[in-house]
Amino acid sequence: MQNPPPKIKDVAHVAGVSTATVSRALTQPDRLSEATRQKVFDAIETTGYRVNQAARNLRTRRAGAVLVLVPNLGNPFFSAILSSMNDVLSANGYSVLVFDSQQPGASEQAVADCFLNGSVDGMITLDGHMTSTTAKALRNANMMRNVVFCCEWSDQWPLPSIRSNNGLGARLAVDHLVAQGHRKIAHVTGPASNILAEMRKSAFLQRCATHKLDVPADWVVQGDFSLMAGAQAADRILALSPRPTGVFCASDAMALSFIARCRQRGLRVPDDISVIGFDDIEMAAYAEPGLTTIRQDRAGLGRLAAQELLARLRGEQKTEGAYVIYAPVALIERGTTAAPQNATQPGANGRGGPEPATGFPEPVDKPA
Amino acid sequence: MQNPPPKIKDVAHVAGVSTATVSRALTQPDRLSEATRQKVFDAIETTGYRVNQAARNLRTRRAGAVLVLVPNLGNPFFSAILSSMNDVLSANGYSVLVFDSQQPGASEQAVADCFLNGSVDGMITLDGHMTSTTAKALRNANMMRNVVFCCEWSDQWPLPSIRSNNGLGARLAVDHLVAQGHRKIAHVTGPASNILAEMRKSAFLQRCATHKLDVPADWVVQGDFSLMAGAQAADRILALSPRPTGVFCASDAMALSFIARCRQRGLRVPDDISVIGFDDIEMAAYAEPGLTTIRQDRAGLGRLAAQELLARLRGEQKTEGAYVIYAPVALIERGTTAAPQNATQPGANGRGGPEPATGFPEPVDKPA
DNA sequence: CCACGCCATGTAATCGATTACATTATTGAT
DNA sequence: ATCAATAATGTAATCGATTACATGGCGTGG
Repeated sequence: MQNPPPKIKDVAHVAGVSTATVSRALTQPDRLSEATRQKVFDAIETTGYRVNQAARNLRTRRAGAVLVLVPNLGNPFFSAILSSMNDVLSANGYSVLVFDSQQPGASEQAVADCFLNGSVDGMITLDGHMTSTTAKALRNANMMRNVVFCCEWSDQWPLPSIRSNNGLGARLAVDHLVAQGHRKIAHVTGPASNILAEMRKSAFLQRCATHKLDVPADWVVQGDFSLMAGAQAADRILALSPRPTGVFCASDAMALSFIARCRQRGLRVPDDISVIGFDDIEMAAYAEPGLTTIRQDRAGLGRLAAQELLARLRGEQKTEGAYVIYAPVALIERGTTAAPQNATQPGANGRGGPEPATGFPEPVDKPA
Repeated sequence: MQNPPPKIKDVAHVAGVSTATVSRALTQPDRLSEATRQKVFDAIETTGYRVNQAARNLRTRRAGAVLVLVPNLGNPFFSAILSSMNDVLSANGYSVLVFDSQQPGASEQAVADCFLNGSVDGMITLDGHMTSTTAKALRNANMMRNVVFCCEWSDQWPLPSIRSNNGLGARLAVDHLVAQGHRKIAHVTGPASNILAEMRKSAFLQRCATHKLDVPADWVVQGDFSLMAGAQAADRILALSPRPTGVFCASDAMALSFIARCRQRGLRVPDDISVIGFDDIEMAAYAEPGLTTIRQDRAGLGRLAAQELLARLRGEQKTEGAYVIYAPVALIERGTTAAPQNATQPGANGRGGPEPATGFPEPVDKPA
């Protein structure tokens, strides 16, 4: 078995047929008679033959691989998504090539090259920013149709986008806090210019408006989804006066570090301040108290995106132009949200005496 | 640009040279005269030529890709490692193909096929269990030399292994607890038959013996690195009598959920029980209190493994057979470990009165 | 019995690069 | 000035599959 691996010619020889027949046995078995097909399969078995992918790829002009572009591979939020993508793609005979879009090096050109030199058939991008280098490469390689957005997206390109219903998620978060009696709600956003961050923020603001809540500008603090951002946001928000009683964080990572920082500064969650996150990462369920959050179906996002790409690779281009497929979101109520103290027992805030007058009316305006 | 992409022949024509010359300009520029080289590069520029990887791979019998085999892609512990591997591999012209070794489907055969059909040049495996299918494929493809273990490993194969010094890590953990006065230390292990779990556990037991600590069998509870396992372990350990005052968890995930569960049951960490983890995942620094843990250099592990594989792919097979490269570990002292209450102020345990007599001698035996 | 078409299979061109070998130009030593 | 060695480049074979086209056998309708 140390000798050169068997080629299609060897199989043909053993089976007593032509190379064309062997190739057909591999790619279109129905076109062969039962007898020859069996002969060929036997020969494949005895020789231990495996098709040479490079040769096949060269001839068929396919790569059998797709690229998954991840912004910051180190972010664990993506691992579940990557995992489910991998499941469905590899089950369909595609290899998964992973790239990190935020890698300092020449990664931008590397992505472009993947398409230009034909080493991938398509791409799922978790990064909503598509660089012009990439876009040009896609055009040149005529591969624009083989791209789908997942999680993040850009309206600039006529591509399908698999995403969570971020607006609904934000509304659920606000509604939940309001239902518990909160009227002073702050928001910690994702990174500036990130489409997810924008969606969640604008839906947050709109929903607050619907509930007739006033949201001063400095109650919306800029974050970036990261643990560090959550801690920093806590410092800013706890310094506010009047202090918000509820906080909607655009990611669970920020919510968890926000809570940790609150504790560190002597506040109790949810007693002194309620916090709700977004994502429902695994840790959310195992924190103490459990993190109330908006669940994203990460496995579903990955699966749907992979299936969508597969459909396109098969040529079933369902719809022209951009379209959206939503993955469900859901409120997961755990222990970090509760009625604000001054709502249930006004002035009972053990620390620092009664809340200063806020100047905001506090009508009871619970939505359905 | 919608027409068939330029081939080497087109470039040759534009540059007024032969295809061989163009090819040489690409692969061994030094062998050309300055003038022709420039002509060729100009022609490449004007035509927008990119080499076709499939054709190159077919001819050179290389794939330009390596496979990274991850046990459970969904586990965020691996993302930082994957990220740094990706950095160095893609900087060296290799694509990274990701597989999940615990995926239910025919992934085992899929990995084997990757080698047999020549679609990868080598592999880094984070999974210490190499299946016989995989091993046979590696032998047949004569690729056994192009494999390196990272994090986990198996002594069964003569391959390099990049790993943390798990034994040292466990000793640091024990020493730290002992230095704070703990004499009753429990351990939550990784999954059965996992080599990391075994290393940490045996080093833990040995070190405890060195310190003359008694470790009853039921103080070593079986976990599996996961959040759920940590919570379950907490239930078991808190039910112990006498109750351990310090716990060494074989992963940060388990440590964090262990702590959360302790809290949930009314115990304070570190006041009532000290907990030390292993890994130093990002969350460890942002928990409250910060998780004392043994840091693994995840980025370093990935980088070293990638570099080692690259060296092998270049044919610089430094050493015959198996050898080990250690990535450093370090004790990161944060807030979840402290002197046990009954050590500093015996009997002062606010909850449930004085600790019952343990039956264990408590000599003062602090190591250096 | 013939002609037509279909089915199973074979022959050979092809995908697009690399590279062994051949050829020509150049250099340097004697 | 001559010849060997070396450098620069070209010609064509090659990597290992797929597939267009060709071929021969067989069934069927007239």
